[in-house]
Amino acid sequence: MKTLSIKDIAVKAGVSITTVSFIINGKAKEKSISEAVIKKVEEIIKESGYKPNQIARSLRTGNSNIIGLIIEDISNSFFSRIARLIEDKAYKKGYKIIYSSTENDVEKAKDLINMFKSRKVDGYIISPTKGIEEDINALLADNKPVILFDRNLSDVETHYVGADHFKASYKSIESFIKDGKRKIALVTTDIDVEQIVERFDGYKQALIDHQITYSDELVLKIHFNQDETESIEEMKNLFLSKEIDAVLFATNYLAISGLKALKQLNKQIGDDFSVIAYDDHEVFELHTPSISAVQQPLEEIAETVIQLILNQLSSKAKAENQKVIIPAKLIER
Amino acid sequence: MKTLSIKDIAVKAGVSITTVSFIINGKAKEKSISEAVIKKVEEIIKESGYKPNQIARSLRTGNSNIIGLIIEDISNSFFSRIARLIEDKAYKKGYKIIYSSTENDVEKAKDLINMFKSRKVDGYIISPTKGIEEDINALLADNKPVILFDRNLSDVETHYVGADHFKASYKSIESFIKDGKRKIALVTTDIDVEQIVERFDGYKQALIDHQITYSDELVLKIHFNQDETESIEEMKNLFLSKEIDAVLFATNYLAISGLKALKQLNKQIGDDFSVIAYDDHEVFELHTPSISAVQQPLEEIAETVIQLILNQLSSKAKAENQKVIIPAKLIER
DNA sequence: CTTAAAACATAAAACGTTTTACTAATTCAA
DNA sequence: TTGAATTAGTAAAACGTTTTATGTTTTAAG
Repeated sequence: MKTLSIKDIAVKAGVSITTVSFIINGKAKEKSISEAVIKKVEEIIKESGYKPNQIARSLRTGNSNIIGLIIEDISNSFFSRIARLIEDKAYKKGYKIIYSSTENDVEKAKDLINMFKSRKVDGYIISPTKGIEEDINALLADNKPVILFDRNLSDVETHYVGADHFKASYKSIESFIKDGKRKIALVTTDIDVEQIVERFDGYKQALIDHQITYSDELVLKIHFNQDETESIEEMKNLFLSKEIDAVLFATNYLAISGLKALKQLNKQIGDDFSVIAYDDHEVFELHTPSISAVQQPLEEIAETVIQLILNQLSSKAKAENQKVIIPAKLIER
Repeated sequence: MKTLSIKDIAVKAGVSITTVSFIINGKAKEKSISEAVIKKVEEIIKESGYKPNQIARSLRTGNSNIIGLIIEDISNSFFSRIARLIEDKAYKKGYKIIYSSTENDVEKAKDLINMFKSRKVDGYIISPTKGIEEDINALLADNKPVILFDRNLSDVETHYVGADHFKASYKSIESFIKDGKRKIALVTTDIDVEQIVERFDGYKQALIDHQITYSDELVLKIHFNQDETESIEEMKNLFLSKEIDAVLFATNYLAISGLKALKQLNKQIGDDFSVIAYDDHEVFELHTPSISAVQQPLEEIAETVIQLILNQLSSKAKAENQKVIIPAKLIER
């Protein structure tokens, strides 16, 4: 059964293709098509189940009603939750989302941008890797809306939505200090992206502001994409070698590995050893004892992102670039 | 800066559009284009950064090199992990994946299928909801490859890949019984999909085979999409009202809610109260005490799914429908 | 009646490819 | 020297829409 085209509808209705097209696109009134014809055509469309070929439509109009979402890793719960929220909200406005993971691989990221570009997506939502500044700038030059989220790219002039990583990190450390901790470690990753750097800076600044000397030895940078068992070993070393009394994990997956390490060491979390994780996760709530975490306002981030991109899409005019920084919450457990 | 078209390349190279197209598509040899021309055109393409417009390509050829993946909920870790694996494997074969969540909403599922259809995706990977049998059959009639996974649809004749839910559930209950448990509860959902039914059947059969009378009162069916706090209350009731000594949770998110309920009740998991969760999750490994779980072989499922769909895509011939049932593993912790 | 304006409708170009069918030039065997 | 076969390349149709420019018919005013 061949799929129907607009032509079939036109023939069946005894009108021209143009007329059918106008009706489909709600321009019937404007183009003064008679009520009778409108009714007839609509009926035929309904009963035949005709659906316009979006590919042809895209080819002609140059847009697609699709927004491309590029994230680091869909299997990370922070991203999958955000993705779900964004998808939801976009869907309600008639936009579809297609998403794909970069795995923090610059080449793959570029590939994805190209793929989205050649599929003519209308706009881009990206949690960027370093190294794709040029590609993003090319999109902007091409007048495509781009919203960055989670991490900013300083060489790119566009909208950005993210949590206040510096402050969240700073506050976490401060809360340790209030509890009398002094040997505070940071476990972070070695990927050079802004939000990770900010978390590091927050850590450092909080120490300095409270007259605690910063020491490189208390900071463990885990290789991105490194095997988890290896990461766990490195953390065990850190936890054993120094008399650490608190540790901030800069991402949720690092915190999870850290908890595994502690479990293997049989080291209890409690009064003399505190932990805070960055990005909340079900694990932390259920853990015994439960684990404090920095909670990013996912809902709010998603909402803002969607808002910004829809604005861009509806108004041709290029709005002022906005950098929206949303406070994160420290959930003390 | 207008984006380049094949015509621009043709003009720049002083050859026809046809020639450029042949070269792009690797048909240069076959169509006897001279080495010199090939080299020249390739050079121009490279230095100009020309990328073919996939929309136009799709319109002409009727396919897209895109596989549509339809799942229940991308924020569920089972699905997001599977999605990541499938994406990965497809990517290596030159296929892109676009995915979207149905949220178990029949209308949304149909919508998605339509969207994918009008975007001319080459094949479909679907974890289906009941109620979309017709739509899937329409795809099949249209000669599109469809692979179902996680849950089968008995009214649809196509490939299926999933874990052996019946047996996994059966074994879980058996392991309880071996440990001397007799009052064994099941917490499941009320959505009527095959894999949930199988888990229920496995539970029931195991009881019967071991001369334990089945009782409706020990089975709690949680409303899908119901607020978590309410689910937790219902579970608390169950746990309090009967002298239950073991419970199997039919999905990982139910298990997580269940753990929260237990925590609120201050009920310890241990010798006199055992728990098994269906679908593993980081929470279970880290929980104190750690929680046994049925682990579906994600990697294997993803691999099989991709294998099947790629086979379908490359060979025009319709292969015999395969139902691949992969054993699941009970991780005893 | 005439005719300008309004109402209704359409033909055809364009979007950027792939592919079929064709032409022109060269080679080669007899 | 012919003409068949091979080599090298191209024109134009087709994919299914949207949209511009244009053409008819009807209405209403004078």
